[in-house]
Amino acid sequence: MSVDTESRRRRLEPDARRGQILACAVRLFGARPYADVSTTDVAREAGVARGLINHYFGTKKQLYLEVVRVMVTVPGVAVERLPAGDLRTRVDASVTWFLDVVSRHRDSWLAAVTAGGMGHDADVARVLTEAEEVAADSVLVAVGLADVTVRRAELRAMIRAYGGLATATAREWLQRGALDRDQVHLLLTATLLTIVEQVYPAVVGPAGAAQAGGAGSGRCTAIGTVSSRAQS
Amino acid sequence: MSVDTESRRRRLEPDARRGQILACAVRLFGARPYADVSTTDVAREAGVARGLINHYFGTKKQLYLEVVRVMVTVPGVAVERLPAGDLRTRVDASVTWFLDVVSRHRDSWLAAVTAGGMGHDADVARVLTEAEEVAADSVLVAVGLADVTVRRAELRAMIRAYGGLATATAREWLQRGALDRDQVHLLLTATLLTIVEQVYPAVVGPAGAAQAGGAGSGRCTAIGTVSSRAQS
DNA sequence: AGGAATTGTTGACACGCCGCCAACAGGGCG
DNA sequence: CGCCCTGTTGGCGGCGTGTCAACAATTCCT
Repeated sequence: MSVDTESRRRRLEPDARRGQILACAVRLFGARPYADVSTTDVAREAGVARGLINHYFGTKKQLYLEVVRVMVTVPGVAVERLPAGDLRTRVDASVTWFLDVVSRHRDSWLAAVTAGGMGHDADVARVLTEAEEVAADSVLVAVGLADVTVRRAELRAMIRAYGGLATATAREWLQRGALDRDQVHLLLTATLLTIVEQVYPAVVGPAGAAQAGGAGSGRCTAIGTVSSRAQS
Repeated sequence: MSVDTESRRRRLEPDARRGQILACAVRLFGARPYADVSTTDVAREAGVARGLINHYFGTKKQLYLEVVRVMVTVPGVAVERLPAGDLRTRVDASVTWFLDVVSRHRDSWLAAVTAGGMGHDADVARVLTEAEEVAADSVLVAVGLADVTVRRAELRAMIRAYGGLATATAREWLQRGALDRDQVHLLLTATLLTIVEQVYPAVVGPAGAAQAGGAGSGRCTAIGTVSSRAQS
């Protein structure tokens, strides 16, 4: 355990060093609350002078922002090839995919969703919101409603809200163990079907037409359409 | 704006002083993230020496704990008298009640749910969990499933998860304005009905019996029963 | 190869915040 | 009035954070 097992002062390329520090920060912030992690801790973990953290990330809060961004971005690898079938089939596949991803990245995912953010910081909220947006889009293409334009804003809002249910339900499974995977699957499938088959049509239907129906009062016949779009 | 508009050093009873400081802390922590609020700020806001905060609350984190407790407790005033009718009627009334409460305490409620907690602190998580528990119980009695014992743990878990949906949906309404009240009402009513009428029966049904069905394999006939229990 | 230029990296300084504690003073009691 | 009880204060020591000039590991040039 001599001092210079690795030369005590090695020069790395900016990206490499930045990435190394960020990785350590992710580990620490994922295990302890914001205020309990000092930049000194991060520096020690990375075997680096504390000042270097400020050099690369500016302030502690900016570092935390990067950490949150990484945490919420990792799980969203990409929407795998999704089967073409009727709505029920696609919803089922989507939920299965979600549960796979969530259980695979279990630890980091739990850390991410639990890290709602140190109180409510505007920037953190922005990052989280963007992540929700991406997640909602994934669900839309997976279910085959990506090209719907009728009440798109409301539809997306409902899907975002559904994301809240998915998160809470998955936590009941992975964190509490109060539900098993099959039960979670059943719950998420049934509720998503309800939203898409009942709630959304009702919103776009007669009630919606009386409120602001301008672009089109067409029924939601597009629900059966499977989007051929892939995700970046 | 003279210094001694109020005698600069007034003696209050412990409860009064504690309450005053706590109120100021709630206001400040409700407006800015944890790390951005110093005990000095709270002290200045309360017109009090900083040391007094430590005297009453011990540490800054303990003060924050109290703040979170207040925030999540305020909205849960009590479950009003709920009408006895069929399931759909009671669900409808419950959702209406929820939306009333949420829109009434709008600001404090938003602050509370957004304040997920500074990262993930164990104690903060405990307070939040207890609040979820209480909320879930409220829903159970309101819907008339308070006395169900069959798969009680799973049922409660599903209701807790539904709380995540309710929160997210209400935020889409109050914070984003992406949904209006009627749409939120529709969504929450339909999903809760789905969970109670479809998901829960399916869980307690044949699939459940094969897993651990011991106490009773009886169907969910208790769903129609209205609980006569009131809440504290 | 040797020296200069480049730039990743360090250590220390100043400032602010937090927890603690001895001293101070408001208000009731004999 | 003077005493005691206790709410309240102010300052001390320690720690965490942001900044900056100096340092040294590589690279490039001659």
